[in-house]
Amino acid sequence: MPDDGVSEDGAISRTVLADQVRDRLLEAILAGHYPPNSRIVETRVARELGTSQAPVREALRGLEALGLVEISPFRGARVRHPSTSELLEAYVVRSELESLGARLAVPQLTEADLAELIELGEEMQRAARTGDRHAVAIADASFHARLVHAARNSTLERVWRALEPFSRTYLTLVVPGADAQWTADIHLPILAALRRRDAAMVVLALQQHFADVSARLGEEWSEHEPGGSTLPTSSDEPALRTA
Amino acid sequence: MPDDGVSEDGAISRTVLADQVRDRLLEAILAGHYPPNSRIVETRVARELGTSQAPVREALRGLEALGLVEISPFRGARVRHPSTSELLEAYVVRSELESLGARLAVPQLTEADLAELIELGEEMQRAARTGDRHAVAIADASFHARLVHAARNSTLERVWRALEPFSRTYLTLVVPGADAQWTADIHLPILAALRRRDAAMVVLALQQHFADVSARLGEEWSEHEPGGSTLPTSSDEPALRTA
DNA sequence: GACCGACCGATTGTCGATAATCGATTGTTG
DNA sequence: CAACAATCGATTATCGACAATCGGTCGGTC
Repeated sequence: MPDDGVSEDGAISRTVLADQVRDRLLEAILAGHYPPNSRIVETRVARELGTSQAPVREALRGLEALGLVEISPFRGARVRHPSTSELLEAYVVRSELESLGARLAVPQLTEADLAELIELGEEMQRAARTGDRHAVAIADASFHARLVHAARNSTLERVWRALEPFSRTYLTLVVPGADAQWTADIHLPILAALRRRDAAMVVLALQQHFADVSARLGEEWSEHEPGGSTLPTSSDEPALRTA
Repeated sequence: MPDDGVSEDGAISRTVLADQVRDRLLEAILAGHYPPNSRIVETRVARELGTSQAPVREALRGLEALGLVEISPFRGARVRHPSTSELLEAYVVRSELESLGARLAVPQLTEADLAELIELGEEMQRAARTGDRHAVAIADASFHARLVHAARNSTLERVWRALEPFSRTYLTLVVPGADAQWTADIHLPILAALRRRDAAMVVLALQQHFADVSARLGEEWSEHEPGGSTLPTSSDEPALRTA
């Protein structure tokens, strides 16, 4: 989940204007108010939000770090419009990072960790049955975040966090057709493997999960954007094992 | 290599004060002028460099993105002082990312790519023989960067870039004892595997490489910082294989 | 003497204004 | 008519000043 201003220990600060502006812009981009490839003019946003240029500027740098906008000197910020192939690229990397996370996490998984993961899985199922896609997406994100967190590798978590909003944000935009139940169900094998504390199986299940999503993305892609060159076909070689 | 302001197409821009400040600060941190855990005061730096507060502020955000400083609201920036265990964590992640890079790169490696990698390896050897540790470090960084670049996955490259200066910077500070020849030699198996275009062997060689470096780090660690709890013992289980 | 709340200096966050740069347009020249 | 230079509006980058906030200190209270 993107930073809510509520850090892990529960302390709140959130009086920093730049962060509020960042969240507003993020919402706006997500809501499609700023279409892909459109410019975001610092001074205009500042006027609209009733602030000065400085917080907007800083907010945009934050969004750049999240990969949502692209900034070039003296030319301003544009909403990034990642191609589907770029999303697939990102997914390959995310898959790898979460696999590493799983390998590190499983051997040291506490009962509490496991319970929380299972609970999130069940929440996904409940939300799916009521057709609440938004709730499914939230639980989905929390599930993966929780898994990575359980690896207890702060660097991994940092890197993964930098990648996750990017892929998640655009996935929901690009793959609106993915129905809730499908999303929830593809997590079941992962949960089953987690229950057994079988790291290798968790990794396999994860990679299958990402392969499924990538395949779904790939369908959209071949329909709308024909003629790409080198796409990493992670679904052809699902395990990508190292030895 | 960290961005020189010279983008890939050779065009230069570099009239952005904030970037210059960022590089100055980076050098200063590297040179130990700002010791770990020390504060960096925006207004003071601004005075010293003869600029305003704004570019310094932006520079610090850039350094935060690189993981070199830590910023908290209203409390300013501190030079991060990653523990050795944190460096080991980072190395686990880096190893995984570069392994992925190798898997993606090898099947599509051009002759030019290969030649460049070999040349960098030889340059490392030349520099090692003359004992020029700085040159070895540069060639080392270029070699890994080149390898990741050859994967032609912009997301991977972005993530890796965000991780690399962090580990490299502090490695040179923490492991000054590593002699040049050793550094150069541990790349030979990687090069040999690359020549054969054997992806699996490249991955193994890479993981051996990172395991070696981690082991070296681990020695330092056990000497200076006893009593850590859960450290990812990547040297005990060098391959971290998935199945 | 320990705890608690009001000040204080130092520093960050924000503001409004100005300088620098970009892209396009216009006018000029061969 | 094509290529090029000068100019212009729009926007970013930087500046200097001000307000908000932090950590610590000092005095007061029980």
